[in-house]
Amino acid sequence: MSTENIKTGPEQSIGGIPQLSLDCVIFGFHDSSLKVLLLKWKDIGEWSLPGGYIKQTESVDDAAIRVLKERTALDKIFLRQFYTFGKVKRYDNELIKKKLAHLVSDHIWLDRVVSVGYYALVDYEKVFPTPDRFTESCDWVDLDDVPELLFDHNEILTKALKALRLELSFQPIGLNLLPDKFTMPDMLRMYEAILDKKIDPRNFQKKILKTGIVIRLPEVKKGVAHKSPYLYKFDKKRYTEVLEEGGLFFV
Amino acid sequence: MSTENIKTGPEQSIGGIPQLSLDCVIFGFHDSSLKVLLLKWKDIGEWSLPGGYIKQTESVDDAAIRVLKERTALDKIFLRQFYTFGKVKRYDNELIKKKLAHLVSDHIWLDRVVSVGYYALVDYEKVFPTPDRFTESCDWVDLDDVPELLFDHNEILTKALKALRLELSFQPIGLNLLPDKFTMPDMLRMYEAILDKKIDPRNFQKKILKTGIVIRLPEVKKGVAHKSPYLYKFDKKRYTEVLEEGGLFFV
DNA sequence: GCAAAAGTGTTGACGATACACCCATGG
DNA sequence: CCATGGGTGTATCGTCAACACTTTTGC
Repeated sequence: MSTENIKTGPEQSIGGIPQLSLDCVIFGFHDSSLKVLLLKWKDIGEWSLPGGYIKQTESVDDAAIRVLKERTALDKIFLRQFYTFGKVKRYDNELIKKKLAHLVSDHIWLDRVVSVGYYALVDYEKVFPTPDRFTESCDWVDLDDVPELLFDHNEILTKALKALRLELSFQPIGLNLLPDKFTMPDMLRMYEAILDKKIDPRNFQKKILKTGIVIRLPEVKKGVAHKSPYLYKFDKKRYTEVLEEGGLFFV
Repeated sequence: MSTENIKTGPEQSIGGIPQLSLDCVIFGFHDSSLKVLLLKWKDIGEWSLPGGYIKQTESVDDAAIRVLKERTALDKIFLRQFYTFGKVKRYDNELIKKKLAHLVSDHIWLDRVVSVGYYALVDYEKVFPTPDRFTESCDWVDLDDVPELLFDHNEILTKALKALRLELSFQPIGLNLLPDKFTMPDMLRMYEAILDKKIDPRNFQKKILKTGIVIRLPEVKKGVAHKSPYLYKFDKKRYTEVLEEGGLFFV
């Protein structure tokens, strides 16, 4: 069940597909670690993933785009559907009913709901996190600090991360998680954060440069302590080619 | 929309989740090529994938297992959910309404339906293809001979094949598509069929044997023309280990 | 000047590919 | 006996992993 699937009056039941929702795992990269965008529910202080219902007149993909836009104020987001959660009892309905009684009416929890899971990759710096009417804040949370979430959202998050790792070699991850200009150590640390393991910087640079997916800019990053690193940008055409030719492996 | 989602009376609307269905792409391997199990609809002679609706009391996975069992008479099928098809207009409703008017009533086609796609891998020899009440036959069709299908089932099939190829390195494909005892050329041709490219038999054998996922049996396949090939079986424990350790690549 | 991070090349091992001939069997 | 597919080894190339020191900068 997702935040926005909650119907407070009959008007919303008409607009949406019954018993179907979607949930979004929004990944960002900052400060050498992977972050997820979470919503903190009013009064109870517990967290969940952003989600929503699907209107009769929009595709499930479009619904996900709408939700993403509402929470991040971003257009043109990299979005991938990764799994549909279809268990009969996805979480403890009674517990949720109690926890959220002050916000939503009981009848919501009568029917089981199937939820389509999406993950999104966004440029951390461009996002304006925006809560909805059930939540008091919308914040980036470090992957290592994610608390117990409402509904079955820990499970969804885990599965999203697995999907991200599996597709890492074939999707333009860097292009979507990194800012337009970035340094080689930035990119290295992004891979390290996603794969949760150390990578040799010399081998990494060699490999990346050989593929030709990045272009070194004639500038360095200033204002940082220590030696100034070079800035790079992606060669989008070449990046796409490499991914199609068979991927970019860091096993 | 799927075969079994069709409601012919009000009693069925009660049992299922409205506007949600599932479709199954059942792969088998025989005669050096990949096959799909298709249903031929009564009178019109056109084909579709097997599918079904989801009961309120069963998970989507269980619904897929039920459908699979009905069409193949097999228990314990290897099954993977690969994508959920959520477009508003997945196919030409008017055309379908006309084509199937003699079998199902009009009101079925009013609502858009979202469908969860599964692919299954089965041992060709163990399957007893069984049509349902809307279809006159259930048959294996060579992947290269798949005709234009009803609904958006060509698209679903294409996407299933892509998913199969992507997951080929991490899923126990051979264990599920091949019979219990098989020859090295069988396994080679299975990979060739899935990837649609030639593989060198010497290098293939070397690689497979080195991983230890198969055990050579003290017997050969008799009754075939030419030199009798050795029979192998999978070492299931070792196979699982290898897949978890990082996969079995044939790029 | 010192602490901290950036930048860079070489070597060895392993895995992947290319390649051709003999053998066994059924017809 | 012959046609067909099965079975096998070696040499080469390229790729990946391991590894340490110098440079630059802010403080």
